[in-house]
Amino acid sequence: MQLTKGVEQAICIIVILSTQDKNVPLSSNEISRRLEVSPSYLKKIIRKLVVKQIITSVPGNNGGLTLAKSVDKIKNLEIIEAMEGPISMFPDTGLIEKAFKDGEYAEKGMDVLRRMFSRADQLLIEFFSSQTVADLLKESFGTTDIPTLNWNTASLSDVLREKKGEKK
Amino acid sequence: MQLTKGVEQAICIIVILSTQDKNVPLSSNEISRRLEVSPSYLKKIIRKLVVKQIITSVPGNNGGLTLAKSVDKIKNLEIIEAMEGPISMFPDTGLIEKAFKDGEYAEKGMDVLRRMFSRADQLLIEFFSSQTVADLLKESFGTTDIPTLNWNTASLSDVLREKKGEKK
DNA sequence: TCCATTATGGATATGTGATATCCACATACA
DNA sequence: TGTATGTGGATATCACATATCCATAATGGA
Repeated sequence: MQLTKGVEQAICIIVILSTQDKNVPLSSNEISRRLEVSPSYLKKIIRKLVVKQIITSVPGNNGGLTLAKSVDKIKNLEIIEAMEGPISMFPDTGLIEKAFKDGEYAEKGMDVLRRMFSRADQLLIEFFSSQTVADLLKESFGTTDIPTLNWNTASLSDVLREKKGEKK
Repeated sequence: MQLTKGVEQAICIIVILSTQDKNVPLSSNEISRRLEVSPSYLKKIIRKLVVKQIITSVPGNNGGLTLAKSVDKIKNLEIIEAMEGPISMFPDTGLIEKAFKDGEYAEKGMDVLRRMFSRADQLLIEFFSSQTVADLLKESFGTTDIPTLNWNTASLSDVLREKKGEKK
């Protein structure tokens, strides 16, 4: 019972974008370099987040990605469901119905397990929707404003400022 | 984020055994017939439950399976962990560390996600350990004493009684 | 208009783990 | 001794996550 790697990857993408100047899109290739994941694969992850309007994409020259909303508006549940669909713990194959094939218990038997697990689903939904990405950052770093300087490579915005001859 | 089918299968096995006379072992082949799962596969599922001392197995002629304890002593968490190991939602690949490769945030960054998800794990552990198989049966059927008669085939105990010339 | 850069989305390969089956063997009882 | 059973290892199959590539469209700048 594990979340997919995709959830971890998605969160990392969002955390990286959270350090990015909103006016300067970051290319998915740059993110792929930082996370050491292949560009083509990363784009697939990103598309799921774009569809759910968690991040915004602009194609073309000087295009790229920005967060569609601030980190305190992005619920952790959103990210999980963007990657995996609705939370549903129970792999309902109808096996329990075979156990109660005949007799008065047949119809009720179908609900035994579903009921318990949908309650567990609800528990997780409440838990993950009560927190945002901002909460994660704040709890770990004491701030949601992580300077771009800490990245291992110069940020795209730095590069662009330099191209334009601006100083930081 | 789903439990494996094995959990569903394990619960069905336990529910079937709960209707069985404790003194008359039920063969895994009979369970496999009822659930329409191959005998050899079902034995593998069963072995996991035997190792965790949830069910008891007796080899040899007239051997078979019985519950190692009553259904009100079998926590649902036990079953899940017997099949899947300890509950752990987060597929920790260390990706977040690549995002925070350098700088003061590197060490703290490692904990961002782990902390949240271990709290989610704890939530599930508490939920599933607060319930037993008896609770499931009681909630759905109003009783934990489901008569063997409702099975689609005659139970092994009936067959054995007949062999011995006993009447029900 | 042309070029470079970027996202889009389909096709496809790879890998991993769940699912499933079979077989040789040990055990128990009649 | 024979039959019925569980044990445990080897292995096959399948689903799905993971990963890559390629053709295409979109965008901005020269």
